[in-house]
Amino acid sequence: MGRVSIKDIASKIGVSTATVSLVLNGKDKLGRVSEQLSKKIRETAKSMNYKPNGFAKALRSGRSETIGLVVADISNPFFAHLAFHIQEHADRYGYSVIITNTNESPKKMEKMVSILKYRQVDGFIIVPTENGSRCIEELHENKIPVVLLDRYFPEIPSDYVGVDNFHASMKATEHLLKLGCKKIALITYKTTLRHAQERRDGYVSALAGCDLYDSRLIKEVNHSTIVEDINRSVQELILGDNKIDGFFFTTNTISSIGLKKLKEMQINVPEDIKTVCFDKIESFDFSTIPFVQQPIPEMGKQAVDIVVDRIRNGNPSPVHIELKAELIV
Amino acid sequence: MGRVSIKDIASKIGVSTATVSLVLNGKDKLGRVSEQLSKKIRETAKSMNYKPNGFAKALRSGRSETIGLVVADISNPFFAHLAFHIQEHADRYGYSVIITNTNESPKKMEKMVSILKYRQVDGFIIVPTENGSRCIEELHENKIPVVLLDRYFPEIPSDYVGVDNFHASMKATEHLLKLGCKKIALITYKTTLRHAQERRDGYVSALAGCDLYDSRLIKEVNHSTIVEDINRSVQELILGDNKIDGFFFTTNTISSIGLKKLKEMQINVPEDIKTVCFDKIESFDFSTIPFVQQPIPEMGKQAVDIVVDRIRNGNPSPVHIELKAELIV
DNA sequence: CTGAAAGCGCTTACAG
DNA sequence: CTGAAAGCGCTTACAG
Repeated sequence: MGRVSIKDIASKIGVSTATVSLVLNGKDKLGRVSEQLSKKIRETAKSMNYKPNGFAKALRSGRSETIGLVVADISNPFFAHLAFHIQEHADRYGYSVIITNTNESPKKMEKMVSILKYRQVDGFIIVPTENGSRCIEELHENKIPVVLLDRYFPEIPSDYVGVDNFHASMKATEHLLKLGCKKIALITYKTTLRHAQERRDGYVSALAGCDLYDSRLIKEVNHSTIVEDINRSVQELILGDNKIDGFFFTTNTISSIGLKKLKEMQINVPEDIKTVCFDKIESFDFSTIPFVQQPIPEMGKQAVDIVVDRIRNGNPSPVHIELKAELIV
Repeated sequence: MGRVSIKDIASKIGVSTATVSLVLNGKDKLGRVSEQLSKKIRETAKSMNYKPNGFAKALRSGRSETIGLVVADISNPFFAHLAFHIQEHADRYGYSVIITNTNESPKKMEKMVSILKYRQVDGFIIVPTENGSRCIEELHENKIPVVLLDRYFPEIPSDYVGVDNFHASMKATEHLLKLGCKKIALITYKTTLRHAQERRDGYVSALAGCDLYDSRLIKEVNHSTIVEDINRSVQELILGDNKIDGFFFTTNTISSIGLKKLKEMQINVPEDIKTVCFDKIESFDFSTIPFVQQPIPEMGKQAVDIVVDRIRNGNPSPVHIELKAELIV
């Protein structure tokens, strides 16, 4: 037995494929098909175990009911959780999700977007890499729905879902101040990505407010040489003249590496030095370390809602959603 | 401008779509199409920025060049890493991967498999849930290539890629013995899944070998009530009459929760009690805790290799691959 | 209320 | 060496 098609159902009952299609797509109301026939078709389809062919549908209708998700690295817990919630939520709308990784490379991002375009995804949810704006603009030019997630390019108006990085970072830094820290170091990525700058700005604002800002306490690290860069930065900061008493790590990865280095140097947290970080690091043992908790399920939900809305209803003016992130102490 | 199709190229050059298709699929050798025309077609396709329509291709050929991946939970680092490597490797073959989650529910597994079937994936890579064998058998009956990953059902012969759980667990337990432990507890899932039993058997064998086996030291926990179950088990074991001096945790999740509980109880690891676990837990601070390291990239690669081979060359007798897992101390 | 027919973009026997 | 044509399974104007 081959696969059951709409034609098989039609010929079995003795009606046209058009009628079957109509019924099976729920377009039989509005005085189209008689209640009786409609029921018969539905029952026959079920009994024959009919499954629609997605490709034929997609080819004909131009829609694939698939969303392309582009993240930096699915094995990073932050993105893995985002992906999880995006899938769960997309599932409710009947959309599948194809997940791809960029490893923070704009080249790879272009490649993945192109693969997903080839797969005819109806829309994109993208965590863009640095220097990846061209790729996003192209999507816009082609009128393909895309919502940026976590990061955005201020120069190109797009739908975006993220958190209020500035205030979250400010709160995080203020927390260290409240604990009595006077010399708070920042370790962040060297990047032009706006969300990273916002985190930095939040830190700067908090410190500038009480005259504790010192640019020498800011260390920027490169994604490609992250371990060495962080190790060197932490070492310099700790062994230098400034008596560092606090650290703000701007991502979970930076946090993990930084804390490890501190441990290696036999610096106890939080006894010798206080720290706070952005995103949870997957370690029960540091559950005592305060961190900025992004509302991951909500971020995923919003991103899906928007992209599905764009797919179905076209592209009005883009929305820029900044959710609140909570400091968990 | 609409999308460029094979027809556009054909009419622009003045040849048939058949010829264009032949050339663009690399079937122009063997004295089919003249070198010159072939070149012209290729160049024109490129200049017109032709992208083949995947759905038309899939509809016509019956192949989607997509692999369906079914895991328990993409936000678990073990599966996230597996997914990452599966994608990277599948990409080399030109296959996309759709990832779905089951949350260890056979119901959800059936649903996901059915969604992926609807998406017409060419083959499956599945980390099956308990009681999920029926679903796998159905795939077999329908001659759809499927390779099981991490877990398998001994009663149904299928392609499978996993690790040698028995010996890995034995080694892990022996490590604790070498450290001088006499009362080693096991915390594992209450499940009929064979790989979990193998881990248990490895533990039992190691202990039985030196007459230290004591069934009261084995605690089984349920997936749905895992935190309470582990907390209770650890507490009972520690506060009971047996002077537990070692723990073997059979998964990363169990490990995390167990270690957390130990910390809560102010038991120091490894001073007061030694532990070893299966899979790495994402915590730099416990880098000192020995763990069984599964060869995740290799597992992903093998699974992809097999499923692609099955898709392309049909289904000979199934292979059962058990890779070695290393104990990292 | 229902059917005949075109067409989405491709591949693949078949004929020349 | 190349083309005309059928057909994959569906949807959707159009006609009745």
